[in-house]
Amino acid sequence: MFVSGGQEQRLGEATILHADLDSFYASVEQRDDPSLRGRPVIVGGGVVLAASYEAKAFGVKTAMGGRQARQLCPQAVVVPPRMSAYSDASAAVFEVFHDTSPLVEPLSVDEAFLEVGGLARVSGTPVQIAARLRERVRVDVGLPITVGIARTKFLAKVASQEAKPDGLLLVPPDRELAFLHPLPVRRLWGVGAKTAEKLNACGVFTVSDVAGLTESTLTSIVGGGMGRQLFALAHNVDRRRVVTGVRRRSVGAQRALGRAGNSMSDSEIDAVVVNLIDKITRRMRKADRTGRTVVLRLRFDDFGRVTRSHTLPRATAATDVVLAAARTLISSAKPLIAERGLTLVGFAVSNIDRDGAAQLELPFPERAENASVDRDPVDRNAVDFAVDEVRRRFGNASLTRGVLLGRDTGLEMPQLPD
DNA sequence: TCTGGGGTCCTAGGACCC
DNA sequence: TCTGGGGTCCTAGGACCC
Repeated sequence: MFVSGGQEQRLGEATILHADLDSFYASVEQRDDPSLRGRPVIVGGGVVLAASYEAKAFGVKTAMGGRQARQLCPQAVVVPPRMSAYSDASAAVFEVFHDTSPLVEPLSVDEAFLEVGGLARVSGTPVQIAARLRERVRVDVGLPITVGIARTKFLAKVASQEAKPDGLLLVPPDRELAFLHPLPVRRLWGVGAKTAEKLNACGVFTVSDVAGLTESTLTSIVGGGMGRQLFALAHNVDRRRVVTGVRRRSVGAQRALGRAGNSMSDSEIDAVVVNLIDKITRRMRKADRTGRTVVLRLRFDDFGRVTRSHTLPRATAATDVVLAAARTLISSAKPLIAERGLTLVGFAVSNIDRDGAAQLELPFPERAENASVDRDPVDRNAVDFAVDEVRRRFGNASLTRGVLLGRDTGLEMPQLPD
């Protein structure tokens, strides 16, 4: 693909796949219970976690209140969620993804980007690869999946939205603007209800309308960061690559308490806190992650929300350390809870794997002593700092293995000279 | 409409340091 | 009395996504 004008400039080819399972939870339910097939299915009780396409036809939507959903579609079968079945199904689908391409970027349990450029010789064109992927997910896992194919992540994602359910859609590089411009602003990444409202109020309804604005006009409507992002997307600029190995940035858990939360005693609330922190730190240890910042999330009777956070001196996954921070946070929020009524409590641990201090212990068996390097807080990579510091102090004579914060760094450290 | 349970990213002010 | 610039960290809130 070349543009005219003398110089040969590659436009790029459509090699990014966005694969997205259709009504994921509801599809798993229909797969596992044949009597649900072809019928409207709602997963979840209080709110709709997922609705089958038969239910969506009645106006049922994800995140809708359960009561409203039942009014719209009284004949729907409502089933409780079976999270472990969904995570098994997700794992099976991701196996197919990883079989399809070495470059898989997960977005959530039910969607991912796949880069399939460079697989032409082995696997064929992107459309052929996508068709085979859909077939394998259907046959091997038993679930419908939609795939969008385009030159950029954004276009691939929009393509899969347009192709749902159970579809396949390619956006050819020379048709991108024709595809993009008629779309409503809501389709732009990052535009939700609030931002769409702001844009609509300024007479901006489609991507084409957005593209007609200057960047500074856009920025004055939606703010700096968002303005630049929307300007780029509306002009079809999206340079993000498909990347693997993206680390989780926080681990959290929450519990909705309903009206019962209002009348809970301190010790009942504490039991919930202990439970949540235990769940979180267990998951962190299993994933071999530590975190430094403990965040408390509260929701009140009026559905107002607040967060409170505390950052620890060291990253940890120890239940007692995180729990102590959690208890401090919640006791500082007691007046708020008493005043506004508690309906949800949650915690998250963020600042994952970011140690706040470099504390390097070096064993020197020949001298029967340890050298210790300490700095708190550290504002760059703790290991790098520690290595530099040890080099500065002890020179670069010979190397041994260093341990940082009780964990083997796997790095060679300078050894104390004789 | 009366609301689950995960997450991500951005912004903005104040503290603090050089 | 007047008065810089740059950078990071922490905290809180908001919007958005699936």
